[in-house]
Amino acid sequence: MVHMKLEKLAVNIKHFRMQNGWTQQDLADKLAISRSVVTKWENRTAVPDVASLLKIASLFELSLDHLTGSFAYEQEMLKDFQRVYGQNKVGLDQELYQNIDYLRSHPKMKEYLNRIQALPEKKQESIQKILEAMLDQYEQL
Amino acid sequence: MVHMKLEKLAVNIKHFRMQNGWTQQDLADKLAISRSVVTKWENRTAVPDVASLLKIASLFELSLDHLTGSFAYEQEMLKDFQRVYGQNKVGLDQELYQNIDYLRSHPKMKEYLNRIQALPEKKQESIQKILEAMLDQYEQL
DNA sequence: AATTGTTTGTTCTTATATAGAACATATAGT
DNA sequence: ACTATATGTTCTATATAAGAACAAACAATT
Repeated sequence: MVHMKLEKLAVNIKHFRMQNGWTQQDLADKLAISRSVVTKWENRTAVPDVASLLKIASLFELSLDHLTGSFAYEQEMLKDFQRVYGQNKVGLDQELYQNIDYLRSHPKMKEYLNRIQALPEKKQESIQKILEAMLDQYEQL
Repeated sequence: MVHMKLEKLAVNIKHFRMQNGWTQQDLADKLAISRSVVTKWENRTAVPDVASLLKIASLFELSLDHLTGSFAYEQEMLKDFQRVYGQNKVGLDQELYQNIDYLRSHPKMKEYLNRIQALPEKKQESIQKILEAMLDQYEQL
């Protein structure tokens, strides 16, 4: 089974590949592997081994942490964030940072969150219930 | 086959394990794997898969780049700071800041967001669609 | 709209490399 | 020297990734 944290790797490989204007074939060629493997990496039906991971990061000129989406310097950024937003010194945890990053990269979700915020508390609660049910189901599949 | 660049990984695993005063067994337990695997990692007769790599880094509280000895990350970090904070003076827009506040005061929503993040992109999209439909409706009432 | 070419996704098989267990060898403390 | 603890090695089975061939989108051109 694929580790939770590997979720972002697949997305990132695809993202950076496309950002470079490469096809899966292009990337496969550069890595000297077959194209279908790249497809699988991107669709989370396979996970590259560490050696490939290093090559990919090198090709994209990325740190491993960027490539995998596990930002080593989260804490540093968190500190900086706290410095900038002095009013909120406490309570910013690591998880929250991930939320921030997620919202930044998923503007739609950000929009929905905003709209939820704007709703009255009761409606929010009912949305939460539905969300929970949905998630329970999706996580099963 | 072991990639050249993986040389340091083995050494580092051992180094940080010992720095923590852990035996191979300790580390194996924490990773829920057998001890002999750790031995092999450290002696370069095997290479951990990416999921394990992430776990190890997390256990040692290290960046992947540190763990693997590929320190390209300072440059990346700089880039990222510019990306996040360079856009305007404060970097994170006010809206996002409100989102953060909201998530902090609504831990359930935060939880759901985390769980959504963990889902594959396609499922996320389908959740988004449902969310959108729901919001459209709730906002009417 | 049909056709071609391109890109991406899937299925199946094979091969390989890892995990784990058992065994073997250190290393340390008494 | 003798345990106990820690590490290293060998062997086998298994899991999983790689590749090939096939299939399906998708785009562009006529």
